[in-house]
Amino acid sequence: MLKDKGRAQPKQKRAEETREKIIAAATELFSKDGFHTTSSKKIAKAAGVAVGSFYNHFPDKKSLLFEIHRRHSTAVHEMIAEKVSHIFTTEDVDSRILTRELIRQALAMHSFSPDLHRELTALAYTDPDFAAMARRDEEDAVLLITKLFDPWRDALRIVDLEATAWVISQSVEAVIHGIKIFGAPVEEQRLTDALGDMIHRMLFADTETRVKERSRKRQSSKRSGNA
Amino acid sequence: MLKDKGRAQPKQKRAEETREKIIAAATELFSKDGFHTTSSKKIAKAAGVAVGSFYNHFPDKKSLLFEIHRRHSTAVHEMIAEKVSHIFTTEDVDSRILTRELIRQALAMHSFSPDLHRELTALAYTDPDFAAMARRDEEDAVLLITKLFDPWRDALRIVDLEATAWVISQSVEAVIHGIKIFGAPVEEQRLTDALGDMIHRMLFADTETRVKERSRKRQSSKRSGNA
Amino acid sequence: MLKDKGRAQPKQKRAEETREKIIAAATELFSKDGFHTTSSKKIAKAAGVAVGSFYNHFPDKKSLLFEIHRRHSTAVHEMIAEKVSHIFTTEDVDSRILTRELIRQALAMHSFSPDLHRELTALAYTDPDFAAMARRDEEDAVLLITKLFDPWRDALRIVDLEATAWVISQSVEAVIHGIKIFGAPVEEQRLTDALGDMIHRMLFADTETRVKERSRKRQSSKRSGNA
Amino acid sequence: MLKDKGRAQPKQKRAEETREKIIAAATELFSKDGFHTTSSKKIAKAAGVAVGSFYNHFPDKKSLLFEIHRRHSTAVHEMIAEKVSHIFTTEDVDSRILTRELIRQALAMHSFSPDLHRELTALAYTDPDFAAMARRDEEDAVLLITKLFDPWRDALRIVDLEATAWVISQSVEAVIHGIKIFGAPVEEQRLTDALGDMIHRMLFADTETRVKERSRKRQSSKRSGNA
DNA sequence: TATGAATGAGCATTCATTCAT
DNA sequence: GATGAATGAATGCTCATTCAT
Repeated sequence: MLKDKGRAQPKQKRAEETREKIIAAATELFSKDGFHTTSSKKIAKAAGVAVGSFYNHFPDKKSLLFEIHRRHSTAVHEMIAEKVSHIFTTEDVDSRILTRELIRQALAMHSFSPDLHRELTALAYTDPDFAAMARRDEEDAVLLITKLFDPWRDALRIVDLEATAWVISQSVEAVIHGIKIFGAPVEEQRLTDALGDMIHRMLFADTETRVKERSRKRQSSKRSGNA
Repeated sequence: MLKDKGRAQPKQKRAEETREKIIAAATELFSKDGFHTTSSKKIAKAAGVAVGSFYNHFPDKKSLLFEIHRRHSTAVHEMIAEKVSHIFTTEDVDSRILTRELIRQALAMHSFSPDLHRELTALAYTDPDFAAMARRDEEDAVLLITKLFDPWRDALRIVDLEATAWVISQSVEAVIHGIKIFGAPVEEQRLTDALGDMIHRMLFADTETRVKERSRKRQSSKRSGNA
Repeated sequence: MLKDKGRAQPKQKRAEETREKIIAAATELFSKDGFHTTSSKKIAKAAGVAVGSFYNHFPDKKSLLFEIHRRHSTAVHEMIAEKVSHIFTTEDVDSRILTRELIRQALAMHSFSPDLHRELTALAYTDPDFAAMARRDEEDAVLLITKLFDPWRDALRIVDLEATAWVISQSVEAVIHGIKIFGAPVEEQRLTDALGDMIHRMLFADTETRVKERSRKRQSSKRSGNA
Repeated sequence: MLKDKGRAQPKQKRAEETREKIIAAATELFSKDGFHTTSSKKIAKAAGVAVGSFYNHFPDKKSLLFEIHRRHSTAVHEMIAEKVSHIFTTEDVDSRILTRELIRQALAMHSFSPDLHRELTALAYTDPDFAAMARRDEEDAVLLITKLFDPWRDALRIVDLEATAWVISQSVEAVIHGIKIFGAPVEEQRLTDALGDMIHRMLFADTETRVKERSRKRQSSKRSGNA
């Protein structure tokens, strides 16, 4: 896929290594100690390079965190894309399974690097740049949800899919944060069950709904009955 | 001047004034500029007192914010208690109204001092003490929700009221944050409608539900059947 | 003159001492090593105080230099005011003496703290704030010159006193800088003589001019003959 | 590619280009942002070369500025030499014209690259090497003035031509700086008129002086009367 | 020659907190 | 209780220069 850039980039190689060392060290420190508490000096020392090298590679601390987030984002997206495509190729997925899968994915997304996630969430509340970043992530989530429920579109009880997807996205994330970050006072299973019920009841009639004739995207599925 | 050493505690009075000035100044600054950005020096200056006085009254900056939060919390609770008691004294509240009222209260709570709220939320993500504080608030919210829906208890579709209340609490707060803090990409009305639907459908059967025989608190309502 | 502020300001006293220590140390360092080369740390150490104390007393390094300049300025002005008043109270000052005195004053002004003066001049070329400061000093100089020659006003050959005073001010300063800072390649005496000639010839006819009937300021002196 | 090792020095040609690119970029940056504010990295980037290349061609930043100055100096000198030779070939130049021309030349010299000039002047006040450079320029100016007035030598009122030329040089430069850099509070025309008067009156008797029989350099012109 | 990654001392400034008065 | 001067470690970031490739 990527174009073969010839033999090699000897100089780039060292630079690349340094860059990776910095990113690795910073990821750990940001996750462990938080963004503000982690100084550029600490990062450099942990990465085994000079502070100057840090600033050769990143214009500032914030950009570094952005880069780290970008990578995680990419990784998470790939992971999810795979799962989702799997769902779509599976015959006979009922709406219960779908909802459950949605929550499972969100949990997976979160366990990828929970501390980093927490840190980024905190920053979104105080820094406009991180807020913007959070907003973009949210859009992705909404898109994903929309796509996920699209084949069931005709079976949905709801009118305003856009608003609904957004509300679901927020709710799922909030519940997961509550569980994973703040330590909810109730067992996880009970909470995710409740969350699943909430979403499913919102979208579908009481009984489970099954898409009989699966077809790829965008296609109009026949009304699959529904009590 | 201020000779009146009468019966009371003249010194304590002055101390009280100082304390109040500090709290007032800090509330404004924390809301406007955030906790980390606001230095003790700034607070003291804005309050018109010496930095030393600040530390005479509060062991550190954090304690001050705790105190501020405690006060707001109290104020908000009183405000809500009043509203809720009003609901309970009203005959013939249907479940739709109830749900709508829940969201309305949450919005009101948030508009009380949105920036302070935002700041506290951010801190909850990074500081264990603030996280604990957030957890306590959450418990209150859950209690409120439980209490609110108690008269409908027998009409509810759900089994695990505890988990449900918690999920609702998280979802409502998240949606409001999304709207008020992060600027949701959809109009507020559509989002609160979706949120209301979600909660209502989760709790009640499709049709609206009305509590016929209202009774004061905690009282055992007659079994009103239930599918 | 100054109001008696009562007994004393015990706290202020210590602060005042610290402030003076900082100013003294900074004056020396700025003069010796220059503004940019002198770090706040160095100043603090030389003054025997903590860096923090430096910033308790001055918002930044630049302000400190401004304060130092202000003080020197005041000192120099007082010195000159005294000299000038002496000239004005002396009967029978001829124009030669006046010109010579002008140059002498300028030299005195400069020897007050030559290195600091040099540093400030350099900064005036690169920093707008210092340029503004230099401009203010220049205005003072022009005012002084105007005032000095005012009693001879009717004897002056020149038309545009404002422009002339400004040109003289610049020239005198430049010549002195050339001598004191850059080390002119000709003996000082010859240069100041040439400078004196230049100014005198510009202002007066060839022969020396004497104000016969001295009178205080602004007053119209009788034409003291002169072709 | 670039095999052509023909007769010439292909490598040296490339080197020359690199050098020129660096000089061009640096000239602009030094003028615009000042010497201290312009980093070697910025220069290299603006020149489109690597930082290393910079240090291949110049031992340090300072040397680069020296080189830039040398070039400007040469250019300015050539420009002036031409103008001056023109004056000398013109019959019947009176002393007024000469003085005016002197100032005009100085202004021209300054408008050649005013910001660079300003920067160099500032550095002359703080760095011995640049001070030495300034001193050399000054000598050139003095030489020029001496040469310019040489044909009128016998008509001059002054005794000490060396000191006079130096004083004139300093004054002219100071006035121009005042106008061009610091923004004099009086219109330029009035100031240059005053400056011209000052210089003319210093050198010549009140009336204008005309060299009747022009002859090339060093020649003894007949006394053109004057007490 | 050209490259550009690496270096690390250095800088201006901040800030929570203490404590003598 | 009130005051506010003093503290000094810590922070994010810069920059002239070197040197292996």
